Amino acid sequence: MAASAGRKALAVCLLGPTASGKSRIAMQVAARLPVEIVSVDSAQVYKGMDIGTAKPTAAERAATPHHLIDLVEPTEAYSAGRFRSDAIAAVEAILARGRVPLLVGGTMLYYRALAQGMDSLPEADASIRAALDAEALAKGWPALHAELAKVDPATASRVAPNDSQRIQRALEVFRATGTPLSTLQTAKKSELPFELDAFALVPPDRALLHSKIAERFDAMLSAGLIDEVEGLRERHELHAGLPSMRCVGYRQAWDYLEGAIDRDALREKGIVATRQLAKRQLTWLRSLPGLTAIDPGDGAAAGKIAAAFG
RNA sequence: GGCCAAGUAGCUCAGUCGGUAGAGCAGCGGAUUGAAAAUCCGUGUGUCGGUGGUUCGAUUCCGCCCUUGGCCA
Repeated sequence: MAASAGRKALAVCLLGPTASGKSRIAMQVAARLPVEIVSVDSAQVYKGMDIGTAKPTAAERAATPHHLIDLVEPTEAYSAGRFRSDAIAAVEAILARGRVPLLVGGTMLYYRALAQGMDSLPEADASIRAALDAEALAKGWPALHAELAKVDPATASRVAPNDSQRIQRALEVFRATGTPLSTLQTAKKSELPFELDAFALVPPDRALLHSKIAERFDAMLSAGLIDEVEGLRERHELHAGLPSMRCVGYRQAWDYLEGAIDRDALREKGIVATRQLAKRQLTWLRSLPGLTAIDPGDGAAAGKIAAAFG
């Protein structure tokens, strides 16, 4: 029960698209301040998925504590809701240690869930989802969209007839609670127990970003991405529909190991998927309010972030 | 050197029985509430290889040239 009149402790977040140099700058900040890093990354939560998710190296993790990495097995799913509570707990623990919390990542939905809060909604229900998948297979998603329109017209009107994931979620919530999703999505703006400042790393040159993406994907391949996926398949009961195996690079390596595509196609599709990811991330960054944009090429970038801590 | 085929959007190609052209992919823009590295929506002007000719009009027909494959020497 800290005095509400007092100034809250501060956490700073560094967001950016893939291959924009987030980790590099985070390490530079860590060289100036007693930083602990909180990952804002939906792929780095998976154990054993190291190469394709560009996890920090052992040396980096030894030099600076990293949190919210290696949380679940590739057979499991994580979620924005879990991220929000895990991130709040991690930041509070860092603050309690008298250290500096720096959130770093590229999963903007997670950031928004943290910064803006989430409505109180039921968690994913595997059996309802399985039932909906079966229905979709038989009738198609537009039919389920029509069904959604009957019970939750507000949600149906803003979700496309082919948006399988959102139709499924909306029907899942309705079946689980008997209440339309749109009714449950109301007040948000839940308060954070700390102040959160955010920076957005925005590469000014798209062509340059694209060439970095290609370079990095090639580096992942030569570092053994395919072997990593092969090993995961040996050790776990995986399938292509798992969130972990839908991650960029893993999905393409999976197709390659299944014999569906050759190695050239794996490389090409992997690079394309990474570019498309980066584009969506940049769209997020343009739409999120309150971010301070910085150029990754700015030599003073780390200094500006460090300065934000006051 | 001769013969044949192909040269159309960033890529792979379709097409125009002569009225200046369209798909897929890529790219670009957008949405985004417990799978989000996911899921979905929107977006197609390009000396139709070059140059002459025929024609009211040529990317389309004809000649020549260039390039790239293949075959023959």
